[in-house]
Amino acid sequence: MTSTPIADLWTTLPGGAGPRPEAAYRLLAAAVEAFAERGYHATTTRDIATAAGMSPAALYIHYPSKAALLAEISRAGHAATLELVRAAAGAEGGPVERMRRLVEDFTSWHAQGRTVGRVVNYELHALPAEDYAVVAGLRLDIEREVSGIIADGLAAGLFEVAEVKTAARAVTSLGIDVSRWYTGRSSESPQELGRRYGELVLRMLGARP
Amino acid sequence: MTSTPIADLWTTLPGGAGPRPEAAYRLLAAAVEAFAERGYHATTTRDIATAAGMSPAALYIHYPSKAALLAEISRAGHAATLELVRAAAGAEGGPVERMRRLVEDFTSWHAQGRTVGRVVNYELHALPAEDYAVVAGLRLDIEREVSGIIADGLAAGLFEVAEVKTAARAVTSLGIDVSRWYTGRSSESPQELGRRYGELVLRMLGARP
DNA sequence: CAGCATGCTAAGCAAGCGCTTAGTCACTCC
DNA sequence: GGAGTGACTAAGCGCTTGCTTAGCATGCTG
Repeated sequence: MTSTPIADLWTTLPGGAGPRPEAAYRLLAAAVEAFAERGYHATTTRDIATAAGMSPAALYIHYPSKAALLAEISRAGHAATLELVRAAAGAEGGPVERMRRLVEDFTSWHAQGRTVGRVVNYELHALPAEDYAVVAGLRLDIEREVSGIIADGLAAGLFEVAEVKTAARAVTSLGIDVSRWYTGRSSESPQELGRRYGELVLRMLGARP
Repeated sequence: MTSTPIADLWTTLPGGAGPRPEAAYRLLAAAVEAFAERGYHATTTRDIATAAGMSPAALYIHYPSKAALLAEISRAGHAATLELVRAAAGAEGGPVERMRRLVEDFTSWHAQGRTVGRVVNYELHALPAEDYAVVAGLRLDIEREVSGIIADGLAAGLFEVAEVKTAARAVTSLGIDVSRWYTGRSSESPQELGRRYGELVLRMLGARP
């Protein structure tokens, strides 16, 4: 795993512009937990501020609105996921090895970071239009990386699928949905689940052993 | 498709207790659309009543609360899905044929009824506790039917998977997630998507041709 | 025909919402 | 030491929320 660990996701400002103030970090972390558990609209600014140990008004010193908090979470979450996907797609090795690593990392990421994953994947509709546009671009990039590996594998005669787009959709779909159903109480560790999903996906793609 | 067509999902009362009054039907249909598009908490009772062509107060003549509307949608949606799954699992033919039909029907159902599917799968947390318990039971039943076919296939030496539970989770997961990403503008029809997913899943399960 | 149930609307209530305002405190700088 | 600054709070504003109340037509029943 060369990608950003989940715990470090919010500690630095976008673009590597130094560390994030601790109070802003606490607000972001509290917002992730609350949005994941209750959903964006069911979460109040008082919930977030209280969980971060502040009065409601203090939130607005660090973020201009509740929606800005969601946008920052969504942007950082998607950027980290894209980074993880690019690391796997650009690694050494053939399409089979790269796809295995992608599915393993993508799956265990969505299991381990299921709270972030829920916000990132299921609260998109609550984003302001311009923030949504940015995130939609990142999602498209992710889908393209997956399609790229499948196309490579097809060209090399290592995969066998009727349609690249549907196959790529199925691969990302399996990983994303993990953040819906996975709980810490699940019997499998994120890594073990990733390994199993890697096996299933490679067979789904008709990978030659 | 022997299961309840989506258009008929709300026209009769639970337990076949006669037809549902037309006004109550209109409220349910409006609630499904609104919950699917904006989410439960972002939808107001005024939204629903207005879309159904009534004043806000009229809603409470037919349903005791906004949550009762969600519960009815969720219950009926899950019951119909279970019916569909049972029809496939109990059909004639071997595990391969039954699994193919299950995935085809399950997938095209979640594509065609994507609005219902979104409410049913992504608004569970908003259900009152007792309604949630009922629905959780139905979801368990669905998972069990899928696991049953996989176990049958394993016993007959027709499938090859390391773990039944993970494989079953992957099968239902693929279908459920369709309601998240599928749009009417998608290039594939629900039936065509079902066929493609059927192929992918059978290969994922290591089905012998 | 009176009496009453049914299905609805207009008006509005109490509570909670996102966000603002005014002011306090600790700290830095000259 | 006085002025300025940044992080924060107490209080609350305007608005919207889920839901209630009171009343009004309509149509059925004896």
